Amino acid sequence: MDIRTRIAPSPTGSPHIGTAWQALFDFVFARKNNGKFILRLEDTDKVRFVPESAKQIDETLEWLGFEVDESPSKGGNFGPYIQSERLDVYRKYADELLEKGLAYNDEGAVKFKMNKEGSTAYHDLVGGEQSSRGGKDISIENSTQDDFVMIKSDGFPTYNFANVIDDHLMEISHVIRGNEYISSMPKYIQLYKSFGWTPPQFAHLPLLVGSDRAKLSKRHGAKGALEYKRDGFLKEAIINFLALLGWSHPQGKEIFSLEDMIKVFDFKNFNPASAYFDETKLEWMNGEYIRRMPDEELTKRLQDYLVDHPAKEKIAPIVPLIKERIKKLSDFIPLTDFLFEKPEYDMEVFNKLKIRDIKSAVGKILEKVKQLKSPWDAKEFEGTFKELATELKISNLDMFQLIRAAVSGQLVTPPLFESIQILGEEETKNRIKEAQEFAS
RNA sequence: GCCGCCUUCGUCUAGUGGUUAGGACGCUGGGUUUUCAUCCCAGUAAUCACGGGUUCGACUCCCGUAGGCGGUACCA
Repeated sequence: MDIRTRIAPSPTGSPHIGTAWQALFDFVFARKNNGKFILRLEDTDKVRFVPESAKQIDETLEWLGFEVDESPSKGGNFGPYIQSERLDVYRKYADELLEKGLAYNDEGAVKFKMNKEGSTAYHDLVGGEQSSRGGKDISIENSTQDDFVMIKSDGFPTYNFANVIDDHLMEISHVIRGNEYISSMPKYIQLYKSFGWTPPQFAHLPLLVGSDRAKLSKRHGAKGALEYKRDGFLKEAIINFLALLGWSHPQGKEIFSLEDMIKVFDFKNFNPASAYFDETKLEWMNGEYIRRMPDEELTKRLQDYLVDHPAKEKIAPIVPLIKERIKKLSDFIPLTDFLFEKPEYDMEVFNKLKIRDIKSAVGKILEKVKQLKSPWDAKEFEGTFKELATELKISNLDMFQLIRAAVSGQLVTPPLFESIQILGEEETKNRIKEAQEFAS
């Protein structure tokens, strides 16, 4: 059987990170089995519909590299892939059930007549005894279910009805979704049965929760997936981090690629307990990816990220200096802005150094700098100022921190000599002079 | 209320009856480093929700309880 998975978000806003998380597993499972990954828009809630979201969903999947095989914008043989354009389809199947006497009209809506006898059992691919984790059998009493609306009075189907019709018509082989749908499984199974269809396989994923341990949603602090892009996270880090939420690598790996995950993926490695999204660990992982990235690649990523940066074409030499100092692409700016614009001096910064007479010390530095023969040599530079430190009876540490402050206005910067080289000798002298004037 | 899912360090997790309950993030301390960071080393932290069984032996199996979350919508 061909493997076909689907991500079926409802366009009610920018997709949050939980949607991206589910898409990851749909995508990975499809790719692992040379199957198809499908995007279907479930825009059946006219009230909550947000026009922008379809575009943002595409953008999110594209950013993460989850290439869809069939979708509203891409098309496919089972389309349309947007439910508002399939109203006649749902109507047709609703009529079929009406004819069979399995559904009835009620105040303008069409409702499904649940059989409340017995119970519904199915096998879920996620969870199971700790010892095997081969999935679990779930059974729910049918008496817990009520008749439910299939077609609303506005002519739109409900999720409960449309997802069954579309999953069958689009030949979805594996339904991967959040476990908030487990309780409704009797509805879906009975629907499949009433049409004489074989249900697909089901994998109900654990819930992603917010800091309050409630299901992740906008209200509960869920950030939009694209916000992470804006914040300077790398897609590789996001994917890797998401993969580790509820799922674990069979070899215990912490850092691994999407390709690697596709090779080893198995539902049995899911932990069915809810997981909390800890952004601190994401930041660590993002830093990890940044450090492992070749300089050229990181330069390119930074340039793509820093769209409005005035000097983005000139950042290549800076990249090696900041690579181990940033966790997110956005960290580049505060760390390097002194290289592109004059610093604003603050006496507080200078006062942190154990130097009595800042002004005269800076003056001495300026003199020494003027005497250095061009081009400046790192060893000579270092030697010169160590001597000056001894002469002024201050520590080497304070000496170099003073130079750093004079040149950048800060006490934390990329390596000093390299930064000075990027600034240029003239600019460096100018800044030291300005610092001296400021200290007066 | 009823039904379902879940319960291992603060967080993400490993764990297939016998382990000093392992790893990662975080945090703390130390080393390298002219700042910061990186890197390295060490440490911290889980009476495995609780109570009963079963067993020579239970985090692992069974029963129960509690708690959390989810569902119980013409939301998805």
